[in-house]
Amino acid sequence: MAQTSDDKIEPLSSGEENILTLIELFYFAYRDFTGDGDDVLDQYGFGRAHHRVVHFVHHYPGLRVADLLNILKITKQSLARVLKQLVDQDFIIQQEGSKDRRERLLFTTERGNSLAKQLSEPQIKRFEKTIKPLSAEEQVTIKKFLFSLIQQGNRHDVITLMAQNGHSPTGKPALEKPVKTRHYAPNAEITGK
Amino acid sequence: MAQTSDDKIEPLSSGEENILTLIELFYFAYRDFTGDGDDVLDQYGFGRAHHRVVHFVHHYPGLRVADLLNILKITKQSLARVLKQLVDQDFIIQQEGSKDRRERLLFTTERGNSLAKQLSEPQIKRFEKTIKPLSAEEQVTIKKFLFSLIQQGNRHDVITLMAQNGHSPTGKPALEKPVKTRHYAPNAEITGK
DNA sequence: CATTTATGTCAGCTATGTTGACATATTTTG
DNA sequence: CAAAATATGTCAACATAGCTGACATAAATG
Repeated sequence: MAQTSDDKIEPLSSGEENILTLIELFYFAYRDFTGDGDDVLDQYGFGRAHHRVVHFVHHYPGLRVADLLNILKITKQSLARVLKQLVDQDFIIQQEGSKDRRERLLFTTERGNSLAKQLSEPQIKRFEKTIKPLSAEEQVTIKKFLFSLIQQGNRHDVITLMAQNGHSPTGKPALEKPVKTRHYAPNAEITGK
Repeated sequence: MAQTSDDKIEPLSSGEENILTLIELFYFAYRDFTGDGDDVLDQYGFGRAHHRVVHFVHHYPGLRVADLLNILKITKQSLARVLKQLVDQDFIIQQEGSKDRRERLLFTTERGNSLAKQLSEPQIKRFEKTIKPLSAEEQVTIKKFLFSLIQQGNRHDVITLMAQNGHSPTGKPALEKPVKTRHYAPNAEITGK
């Protein structure tokens, strides 16, 4: 008999079964989390791809196209379609880089800001409900947990990105004084699929 | 000046900015996590949709089609295409329900088991690396965190599903003695998109 | 027996990803 | 300065995985 009739609390007893539980919870959590913006998106005739683009451009103004590609890990073509719609419909504007005039720095317009806020609202609420009851230590545990799930080779990019807003996903001090509206390390790492 | 030059540890100091950091870490973590199976999938000519189906059928043998639809929150048509390929290529078999002969209970074949194991291996490793260094309390924190991100109306389904394998995502004892190879509550809740 | 349920299926559409090739402007380098 | 590298944009074609709505069958249920 593998288990007694009342296995009580069973706080992650052992092995792969518990990991599988976490993996599935992770899947279910993300499944529901990503649905949060859908009502708003429908009103604008946009999809989740637009959500992601608007989110990152809004939160990291001045992002370059290459940065976005590295964040989303999709191809230029795939981004181009979505980005074009957002630019054409005046949610995002592109501005020539002042140091490097090949660059097209991305910024949200007023409309874009409004959309970004509408989209993030339900997601922020979802996380607030989850996070607020927790102690500071528990919150750090979660931050560490999420960060350590990120692919080794991508962690530096995430750190560098977040440093732009003066944040640090590791708990260590942010790398530098944030230089608002500047892009992050151009260490374009080619990743598959 | 909003912040001093060295904000040191800044353990989720306040407000929405920290929530946004968590949200983005969640996104990056899931982005990399879902890529884990891709190499194996490519070898079989399958996609991530196949991965999800094989995973859940393997972990919850005897799942009904309706259960799978409720887990994945996709339409019958969308599942049908993927499921048909898996059945035709002998990764999954369908078995008439003994109590209710309308049901088609789903099981993985030997091939299906093998594929499921290959697919879960890198994901389990990713989670093991993340989880193993943590204390039991921290692990529980993470379980609670993920569970509470799940939509209220879906939590019961998740509990009922996991109870089949004698697990409980909440830490409370699993609902019932698991009755292997049986489906869970048919409380089909219609959700959008 | 009438209704509901579980499943399957037809036809067509949409969103978002892919590849490979190529063009332009600009910066960097030898 | 000329050549090479870089950042971006774009063309064409295609693949995957979602969606809708309608309809069919078999079995269970009232």
